[in-house]
Amino acid sequence: MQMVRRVMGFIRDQSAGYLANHMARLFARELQARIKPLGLSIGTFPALLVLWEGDGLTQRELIERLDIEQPTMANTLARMERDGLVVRRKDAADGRVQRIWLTAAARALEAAATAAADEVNDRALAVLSPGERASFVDAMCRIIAALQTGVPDDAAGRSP
Amino acid sequence: MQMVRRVMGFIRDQSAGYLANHMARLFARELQARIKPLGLSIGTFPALLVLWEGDGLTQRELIERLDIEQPTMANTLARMERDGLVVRRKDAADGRVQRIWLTAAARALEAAATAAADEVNDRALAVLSPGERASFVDAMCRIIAALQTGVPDDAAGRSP
DNA sequence: ACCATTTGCATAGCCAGCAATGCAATGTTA
DNA sequence: TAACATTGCATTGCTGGCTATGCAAATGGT
Repeated sequence: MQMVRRVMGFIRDQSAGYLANHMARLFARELQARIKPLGLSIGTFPALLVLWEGDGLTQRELIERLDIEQPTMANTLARMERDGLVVRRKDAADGRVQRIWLTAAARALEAAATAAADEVNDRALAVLSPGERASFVDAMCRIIAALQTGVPDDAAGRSP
Repeated sequence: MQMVRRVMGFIRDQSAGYLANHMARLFARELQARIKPLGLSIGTFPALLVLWEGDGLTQRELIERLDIEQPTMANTLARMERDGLVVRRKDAADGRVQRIWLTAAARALEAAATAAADEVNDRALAVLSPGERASFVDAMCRIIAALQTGVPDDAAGRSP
């Protein structure tokens, strides 16, 4: 029968949403510092992870794997093309789609970049025991799944 | 004796940093949907939480409490002033500092806004048991502390 | 065959975060 | 007290996230 509403004020330092934002910013700062020497920035990282597994994907396939909105991905790909990480080529069969191909330069960065990400994760998770790490990652996965589902068209004032 | 380096590739869906970023984006999407009807956006939220506890703070005091860089806060405060949430007044004793004061409009939003944030947190954490919730929040706090400490000037190539 | 719909991507414009820099007000020190 | 250092904030310019919108290519229904 827990007291959901506290009498006085919202406790910022115990709010999951606030902590999630803060933690994500710190992860980003840390990764950015480590991949900047490689000429990479954090926004390109998720796209590269997918493309290193296999390129020639369409923009739509990328955004489905990454849960990123389409204009964000279009913008990111434009920067990646500008920076010589990918090239976009028209699909022969469908005139609408642009298939994304890694450049040799991008392929060459895989080992160093993933090593940098491993280092950041290791540094962050070092404060947890191995068991805690597993349940922490599992909890994030479950929360992500929970926040992705539902809210088909609700939750934002349905009647004027 | 765990294998820290996997033989083939980086597993995105088990990377703490990737999951933290994804989770934070989902929290933000959800909160944004709920506070948009109030005329608020997520960037102002942390500042408001601090100011609702007591205003008249300087910009520097705000950024220390929130771990936000100074130009980000200056920009956020400019939007908040534009939107009638705060006013900035020069400190009498020190000609450099601007003290931040909430408007009546901003004060009036506290209950509705914190209720919205509570709803988001409750929805996200509903997939965890009470015990899991506590350890999850604790883990985030510990990781935040770990990523904040150290790295005084290191980790990004110390010699040219 | 035609028109409407759907699909894939690009663009515009905003918010939020950052580093780098500028500058005025205050402190400090020789 | 004059020169220097520090502090507090603003500005510039970038990345990265979003919504809203536009548009061309493909698809479907009739």
